[in-house]
Amino acid sequence: MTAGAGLARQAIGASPGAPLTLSLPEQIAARLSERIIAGTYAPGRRVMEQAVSAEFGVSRGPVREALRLLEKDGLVTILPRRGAQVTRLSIAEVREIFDIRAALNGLRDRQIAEDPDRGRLLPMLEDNVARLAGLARDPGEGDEYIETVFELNRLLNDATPNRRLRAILSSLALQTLRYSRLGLATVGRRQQSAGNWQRLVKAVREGDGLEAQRAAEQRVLDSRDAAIRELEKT
Amino acid sequence: MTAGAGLARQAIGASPGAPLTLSLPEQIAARLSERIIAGTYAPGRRVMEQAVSAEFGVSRGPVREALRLLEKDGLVTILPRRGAQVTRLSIAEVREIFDIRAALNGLRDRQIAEDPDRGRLLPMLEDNVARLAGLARDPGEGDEYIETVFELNRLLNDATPNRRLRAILSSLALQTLRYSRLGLATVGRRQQSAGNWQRLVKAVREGDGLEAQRAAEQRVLDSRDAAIRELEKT
DNA sequence: GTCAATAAGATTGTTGACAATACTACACGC
DNA sequence: GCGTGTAGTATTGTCAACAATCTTATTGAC
Repeated sequence: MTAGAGLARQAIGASPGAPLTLSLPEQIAARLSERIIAGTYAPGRRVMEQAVSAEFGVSRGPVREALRLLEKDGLVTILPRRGAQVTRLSIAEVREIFDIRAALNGLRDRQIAEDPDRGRLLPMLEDNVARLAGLARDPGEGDEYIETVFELNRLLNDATPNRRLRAILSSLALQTLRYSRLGLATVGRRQQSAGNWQRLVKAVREGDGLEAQRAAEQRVLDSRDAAIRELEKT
Repeated sequence: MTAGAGLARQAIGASPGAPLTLSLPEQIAARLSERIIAGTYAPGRRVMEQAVSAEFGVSRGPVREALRLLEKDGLVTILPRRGAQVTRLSIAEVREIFDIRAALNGLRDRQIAEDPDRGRLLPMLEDNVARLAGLARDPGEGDEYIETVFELNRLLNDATPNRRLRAILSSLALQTLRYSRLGLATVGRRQQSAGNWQRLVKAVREGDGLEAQRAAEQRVLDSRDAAIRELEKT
């Protein structure tokens, strides 16, 4: 109702060769993914084509395609003849995704640590890691700690020459975002996280690829264990 | 022309909850993927909606969806307003995919080696690896060596409890299938490959997760280097 | 001869209607 | 009371036509 018809063709910029405007399905997917990530659409909630198409004032075709895009990112699950629903992950599935992220983050950060021109990246990494240490002690600052962690991940992702790795990692990180947040609720956990980041950036600075890989894996695995501990509380 | 209308709803069986019949888009995607994998559709070839829809006797809707499915597996690349074409990978992209495969195969095989009930799997692995050694010496046997390697990968994939890992690995393996084959053309390379497999299965037998991981990574990286050597010849 | 503007054709994007299937509530028999 | 069959409704799947955009061939100017 509130959104109404007429989604503007706004430019955000993406991969090369692609046009600067988001296609209609991409715009719809973007709007829906905001709600899923924010939790407005809770896991398990059905997302029905007609309702979405009515809200945005488009036909069901683009909506179908938008839902397929969200499925590709794991945000919704589509069952034949039963439509889409916001993905609900079991604890085992959360663990699986974190395990994959650990392996791939290890690859990403090892390659970055072994990159001769990582010099330009380092100051920004060190900047954010320094901020992290301060924020870890004070959980009251709301999302600032988490925002900084995201910024670090964004920096490292953008520094990865392997585009496909970047795409997979972004998708997996999105799927577990909610759970990463869940695991960063306590001061102790934040200090552990900050320590892992320090270890990682130190390895990058020194060009120690293997140590960077180990640090990255440990960081994600700690994140995994913290998230699962929270999930098992309920 | 030869295919004609009326795709039968044949059952192949897939994930739980899903119906036993393949949906129309899935059937179309399956038919197209055969051709792409077999090379009938060469990299770079455009796959136009109208042509496909005419051949299979369906409207363009299901065809569009089939192409999105193939895009998800990396078999075609879709450019906005320009349609789909069979994915053409640069050497750098081939390297990227192999690097990801190495990391994830390492994860897969480490977890398998550390699995207490890997006993039932071992005889089948050892069987195939033994066959590999004999086949490596005789490149004239056509695809039998490669078939055995695929069987080994299938066994390991099916043994992985991590479903998402399985899905990602299957997709990436499919994308590089053509190049893996390319790298297995010589006797020397096959012997190297067979040696890597022996090392891997030995580690699985002994329950040495780290060694299994290292062997798996080495196996894929050797495969990568062989493929790239072939690609750079031209 | 080369380049740019333009027009014709080809192709993808979107729409609304119809078909097929799945879900829900209710009645009926045991 | 409980399970089963059935009708009605809701929802997804497919289709054919129309709109928007891109590609290609042609023409003209320099």
